[in-house]
Formats: sequence, structure tokens, C-alpha cells
Amino acid sequence: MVRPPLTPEERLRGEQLGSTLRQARGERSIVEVAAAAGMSAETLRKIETGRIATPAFFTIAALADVLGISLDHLAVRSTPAPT
Amino acid sequence: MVRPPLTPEERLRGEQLGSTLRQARGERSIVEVAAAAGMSAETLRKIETGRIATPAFFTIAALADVLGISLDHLAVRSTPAPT
DNA sequence: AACTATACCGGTATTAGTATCCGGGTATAG
DNA sequence: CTATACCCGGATACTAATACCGGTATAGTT
Repeated sequence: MVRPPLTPEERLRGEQLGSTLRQARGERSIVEVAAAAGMSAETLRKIETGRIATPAFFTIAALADVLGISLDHLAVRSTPAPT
Repeated sequence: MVRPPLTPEERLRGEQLGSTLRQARGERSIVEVAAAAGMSAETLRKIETGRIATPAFFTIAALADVLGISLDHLAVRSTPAPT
């Protein structure tokens, strides 16, 4: 194994992240937010549903900027099991 | 083209990010910080040198946690186009 | 000189992120 | 009934992220 597959914990973490992002989107449509963040609507949907479990840093940074939320806040909210 | 290659701007952004991370690492060794962040030393080195231009969000989050820096700070510092 | 620790680089292997295309479902307006 | 606008999911294509390996270089120690 050179690059190990994503663990169930990592997938859970991705779902948490997506859930928080969807909540932050609120009333706005996926297409609008995706366009504002410079990404395709399909990609944003996959991130929100957790099907993209480990998205790129700058992708999340652009989303956080559009949604007006903090990256640190996002990271904390996505950390599942501290101990 | 399904997934377009990284643009020169994206590569520059990655170099900025890596430079900031390296500066934050200070005296500590790559292997130590990489181990603390739960990643391989090779990956951390590539991130710091900019050869990994768009690292995963949680990878950077773990690094920022170990280094004691803010993700928002990192994102701002890596945004090149001020105008 | 030999050893150790650190960092850089190139290659290889595997999985994952991202984009485009396709069809389906629901709801609302006309 | 049609048209529009969302959201959802799968399939495909291509590139990138990550890990492991071996080689190289430099500096410090004994």
C-alpha cells in the first residue's frame, strides 16, 4: 500500500465538514455559492454530502470566504473524536 | 479536459503556503512536526517546498494545530492577488 | 575517516479530488 | 401540461495528493 484508502473516521470527518458547510449556506442555492467560490456545483454538492471526504485546503478556504465563516471554526467542528 | 491542470497562480499560491508553514516550523525538524501532525515527512517537505500546491484541508488543519497558527491566517497569507 | 542526523530530489504505486455529461426526482409558475 | 429551477446520483476522464524507496549532499560528532 502506497497511499492507504480513507479510513471510516476520515469519511465521518468529511461528512461533518459537509454538514457544517451546508448549514452555513442556508437559503442560498448550490449553484450560486459554487459560482461565487469558483468551483463547479457538482463538486460543492459532493463536498456537502461528504462524498469528497478530504477536499483541498484552498477549496474550503474559498467556500469559507463566500459563506463568511472561519476556517478554524470549520476545523474544530469537523474534529469528531478528540479522545 | 476533465480536470484542468494546476495554473501557475495556483502553484504560486502553494509556494506561499509552504513558505509560511516552513517559517512557522522554525527550529523543529520536519520528521518531528510531520509525525505530530500524523503525516509522512515526505509529504510535509513537498508541501513546504510548494511541490504539493493544493494539499488537503485536514492536512493543513493538522499542521496548523501542531504549529499553533490560525487557518484563517494561513489562507490570508497565501492569497496572492491583492488588487 | 566513519557515523549520524537532517534535508533535498526523482521515481513508483495507489487512491482521491475535480470537472463534465447524463438521467431522474420534486416543486413551483405559466 | 410545459417549462424552469433546484437537488440528487452514477459514469467517465484526467490530474493531483500521499506514501514508500533509494540516492545525494551537508554539517556535526567521535
